[in-house]
Amino acid sequence: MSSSSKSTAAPKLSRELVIRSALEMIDSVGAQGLSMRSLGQRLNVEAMSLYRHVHGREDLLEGVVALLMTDLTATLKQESGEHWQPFLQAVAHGVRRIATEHPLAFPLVATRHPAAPWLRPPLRSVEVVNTFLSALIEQGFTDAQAVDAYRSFSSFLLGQLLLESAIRGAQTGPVEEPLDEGDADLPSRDGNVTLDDAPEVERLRELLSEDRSHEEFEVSLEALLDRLDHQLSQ
Amino acid sequence: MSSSSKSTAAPKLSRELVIRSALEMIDSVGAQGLSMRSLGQRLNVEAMSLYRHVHGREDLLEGVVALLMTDLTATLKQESGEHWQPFLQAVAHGVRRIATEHPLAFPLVATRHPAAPWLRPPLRSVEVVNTFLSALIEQGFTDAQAVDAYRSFSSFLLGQLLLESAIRGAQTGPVEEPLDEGDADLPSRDGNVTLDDAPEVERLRELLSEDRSHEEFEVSLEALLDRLDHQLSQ
DNA sequence: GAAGTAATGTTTACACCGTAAGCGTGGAGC
DNA sequence: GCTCCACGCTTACGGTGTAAACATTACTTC
Repeated sequence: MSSSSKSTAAPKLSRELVIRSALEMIDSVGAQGLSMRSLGQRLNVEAMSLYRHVHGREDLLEGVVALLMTDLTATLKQESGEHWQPFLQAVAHGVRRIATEHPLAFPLVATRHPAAPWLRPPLRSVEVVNTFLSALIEQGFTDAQAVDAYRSFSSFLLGQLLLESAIRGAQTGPVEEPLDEGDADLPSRDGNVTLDDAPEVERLRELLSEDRSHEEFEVSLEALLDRLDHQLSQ
Repeated sequence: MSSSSKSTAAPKLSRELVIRSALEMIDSVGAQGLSMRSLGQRLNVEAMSLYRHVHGREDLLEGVVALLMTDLTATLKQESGEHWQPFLQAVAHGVRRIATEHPLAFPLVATRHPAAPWLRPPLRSVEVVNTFLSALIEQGFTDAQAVDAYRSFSSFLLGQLLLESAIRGAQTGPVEEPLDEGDADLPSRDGNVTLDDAPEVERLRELLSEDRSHEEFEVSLEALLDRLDHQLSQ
């Protein structure tokens, strides 16, 4: 009986599988809840076995980020013939999809050091950036305008989506235990913020807690596109 | 001879000093390079001694963030009587100052989970947010408009400054050794990105490498203020 | 089929991390 | 002089990433 015919399955380790499992794990416990040992356990394997398929933890995380971006790369190329506005909308929604589907993993995409200093998160692969720039230049953007658009877009996506995934992630992910905090000892460790001397915040707390991420995103995106349009025609 | 009169100084440990030293350390080696033990060493003290003044690593980092924000709180209150546009500019420049002066520490301000779910980085203290909202409402913003402005501003600052500090931080901080990488083994670990099949990126590399953070920031800020102005008068 | 070889998982080990618990000591208040 | 306690130290435990040597399995080549 070959090992692959066991009913309880032993799906055969591979870089693909390792990275995919890592992503699942991050999705449920966050990136800092992922350790080589725990990932090994999930795959019924010793931690060191993973090193046959992955260069180390850093490489593993890099792989996860790459995995998250693969879909986008395809979509992007497909859409690159469109007029620049629908194209940029597709990019924006594509990245946002990643952020909302993987709120605990998105911080990786957003904050890991990119491979080259002229790449900016979250559009951090050479391939994606190349498609991005080509598409815009083909539509009449000058070099400088295209690069500017890349910058504005990066900053927009980063801010909007990092905030959004932080909120979504906090709802799902942390599993922080109550943290008894029995002692009244050192200062400034009150987990529950004091609303004294902050009447406006208290009054507007409900309004502040509303999740308007989606509308916000669309509105800001529209504003950004308008701004680019204006720059383009000036 | 009391210990405080030694020429080589033993500046007496305190929460203040511990946190301040932690910030210095982060400024030079990044938050990852800071460990309790190394911080202890810097202060000529065992790691465990730090726990007399700080609840643990998390609390320490929280303290560092708070320290970074103290100046801003003052500036902010001082400026809160101004018209909303100069006020918001002061806020923006205040936060940007933190980011540029502490590029390796800013990611903490930007990405740590805020104390309450309705606080958004990088404006993450109740006090700051209260001043922010009060100032705007006093100037004729409705509640909803003020909260919207808070959201837009957070997202703007987060995206712009996180990118900027990542770039600045990469120039100063990492000290990553060459990473010999002798073996031609596992796939996709080429630290130096391949520019094949990315002609546009290659052609625009120089343009992409330019650091236009400052202009970018000012322009985007202006655009955001215009947008708010427009919303306000509609 | 036998023998050699490459791939892949395991074991052991090391240096580092955060931190709980208990100990020692020196100086302040009486 | 005595007490007490704030503060720093020591020790210890369980966790981390990963280098290195080893075992095993599977596959090629005769």
